Amino acid sequence: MAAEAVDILATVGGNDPAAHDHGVCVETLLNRARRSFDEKGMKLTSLRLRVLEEIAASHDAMGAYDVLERLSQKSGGRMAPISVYRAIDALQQAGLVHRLESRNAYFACHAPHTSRQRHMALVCETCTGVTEVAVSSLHATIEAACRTQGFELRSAVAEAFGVCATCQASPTHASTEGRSS
Amino acid sequence: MAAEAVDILATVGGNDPAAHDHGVCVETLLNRARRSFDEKGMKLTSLRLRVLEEIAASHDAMGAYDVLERLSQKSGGRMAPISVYRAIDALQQAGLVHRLESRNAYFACHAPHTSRQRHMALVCETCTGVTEVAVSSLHATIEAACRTQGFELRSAVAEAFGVCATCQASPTHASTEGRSS
DNA sequence: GCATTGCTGATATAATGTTGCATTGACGTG
DNA sequence: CACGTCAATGCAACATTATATCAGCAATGC
Repeated sequence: MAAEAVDILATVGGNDPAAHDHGVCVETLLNRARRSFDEKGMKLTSLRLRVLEEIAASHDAMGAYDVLERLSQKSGGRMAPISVYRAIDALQQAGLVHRLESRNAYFACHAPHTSRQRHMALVCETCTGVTEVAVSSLHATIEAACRTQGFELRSAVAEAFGVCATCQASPTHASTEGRSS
Repeated sequence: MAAEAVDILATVGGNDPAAHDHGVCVETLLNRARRSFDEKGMKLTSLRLRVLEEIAASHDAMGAYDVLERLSQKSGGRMAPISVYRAIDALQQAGLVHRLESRNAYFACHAPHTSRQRHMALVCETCTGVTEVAVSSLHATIEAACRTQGFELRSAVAEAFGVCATCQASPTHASTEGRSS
């Protein structure tokens, strides 16, 4: 069993409002955003900021059209989908947002990665919250498996589904945030 | 480094036509399909069989609408998308087809899994082929990471992107099969 | 000024997936 | 055979997710 080799490098998430100071959590993210965009020579424009705020406002994965709808409500007029997608692209490039492949949705990343190949998303099927963990041994395992096939690894994604600790404790604690589905 | 813990349980794939007898490979899959549907008390109907044949005809991941188009061409009339999706659902339940989450596409599984939690898809970005490997230590790693978060794991997916061994050897060997995108 | 570049707006369209309901067909039972 | 049942299918419309294209605008560098 390789269980002992697991090394949690970082972990953030859980959408129990009582469990963390969400204001601080979002503010920290925005600070990182300013720095990250600057370092990459990109601009944290108003649109990108607003999109990031929407996605960060929940610890769920959010569909692009959910973001669209919320922004449209706030600004009055109706935006075009492409605007949101472009903003999300930029946020992904800057490493602030990741795509949850299995849900066609996007979630905020609360801790920078050194490499995109070693994090895993834990998706709670009860509250729909997404927690991201970075596991060093995961990268090693994936890379070793690729090597046995002579496969040159460029990137990888891993997503897990189940029930988060909070929801196990109180099964009725379903989030009211997130996707409107 | 946990590399030594990797244990390849099964591996199938690579879409170099010269590398394997595709007729035999598909026939084996169909035999397994008959058995698998029977064991689960499900029926391998004509529609499901045709969908499986289309997906198995390539070692790529195929979009549902690609399957739809090919079946429609063969049968003359135009089918409804839902028919294909329902057939794919049944094939997934029977463990014969998996969904490639990052591509919204489906590929044939050429070796039965004991558990859905320990396989990984290797997606070649050159030939678009999908190889599936089962790695026992991957399951252990994922499970251990979940345990540290108190997360109750139900299922997980892992997908890797890069260049397969065949394409590294001959970079121009791009498949003509698969998605029409 | 003026060209370049990156960002945004606007319109249209493509690609992917689902809902609801009617119909068919296989199968067991009387 | 007649009937009830249930899974599978057909069909139409709809919903969701994503991209293509072109034009305008604003900051930057020359």
